[in-house]
Amino acid sequence: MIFSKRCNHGLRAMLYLAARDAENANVSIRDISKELDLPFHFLTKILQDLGEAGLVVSSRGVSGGVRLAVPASELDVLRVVDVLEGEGFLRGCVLGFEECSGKNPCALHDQWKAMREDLMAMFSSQNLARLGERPGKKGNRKRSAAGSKR
Amino acid sequence: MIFSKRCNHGLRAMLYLAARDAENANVSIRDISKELDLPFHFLTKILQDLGEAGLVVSSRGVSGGVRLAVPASELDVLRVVDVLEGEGFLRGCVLGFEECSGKNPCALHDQWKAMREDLMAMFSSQNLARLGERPGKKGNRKRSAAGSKR
DNA sequence: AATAAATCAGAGTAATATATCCGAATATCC
DNA sequence: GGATATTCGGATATATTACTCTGATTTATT
Repeated sequence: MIFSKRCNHGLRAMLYLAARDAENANVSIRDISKELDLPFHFLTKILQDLGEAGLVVSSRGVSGGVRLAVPASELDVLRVVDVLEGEGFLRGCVLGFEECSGKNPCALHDQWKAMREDLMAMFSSQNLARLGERPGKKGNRKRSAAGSKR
Repeated sequence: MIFSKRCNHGLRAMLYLAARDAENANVSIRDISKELDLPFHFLTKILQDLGEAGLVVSSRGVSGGVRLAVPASELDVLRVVDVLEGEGFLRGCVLGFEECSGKNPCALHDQWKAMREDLMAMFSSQNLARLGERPGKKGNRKRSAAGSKR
């Protein structure tokens, strides 16, 4: 898995919110957690972070919950990844060097630069509205079992 | 940072070994650790894993150390990443679903599939011999300071 | 044989990521 | 106003990753 659990959970939740964005209603975190089989309390924290970053808004109380802060058509995967993995995830040096630039490149600098741009383009190319239309079949939504590594 | 520390350390060490491969001599882990400013004992474990995977060979005793198990021209970044991150790192579903295939795809399946192939191609396109020729300037080899996230 | 330089193996510690628990605050409904 | 359903905030617990320590084993040199 290339992303952290945190980021995975967050992405799935955002896709789910996008799919239900048309309802224009709050979706309770409990519902998301049940539907996608994600750990409720953890998901709460993740959505709070996405809230602070301005991607979702939340309201408390009896018919409270969360919803996208902006139209799903204006959100993309990259914005979610930037919040949950940190901006250095894609933008940093692939070998982890603090200083890695054209002047002072690591061995993979040039290739990674090109690849990174492709990755960022891909992650921002399609908005959540479009992706939310095809959230995968029901059976596919379940959280994956304990992975092999990482 | 996209890779784990483990993988970063291992990649840097392998690049270093590749650069010194022509000497056809053992390189002590202590030397690698000092030269690249990587934690010695941790690096030892990492190189043991790379040894088990057949990428390096080691010998004990007074002029012992490690060296590449095959010519640097036959090794590439992908092989190192596969060992240190696990093969699922690039090959698994980008959203972390256990079952994600053409029949049962996640929302990002098709795009990720294409991207993943590019990534794998890039990481296997240039061998360590070539990359080792340009290991970055001295000041750039130092281990990066504590990162912002992850 | 003694010494020294190195990896190996396994346990131990520290830090971070992942997840849970609980009480407080807030909003809706009756 | 009381009951209920929700998020919020902070503390705690567990798992994984990152790293350290120590003692054993191996090998070269003298």
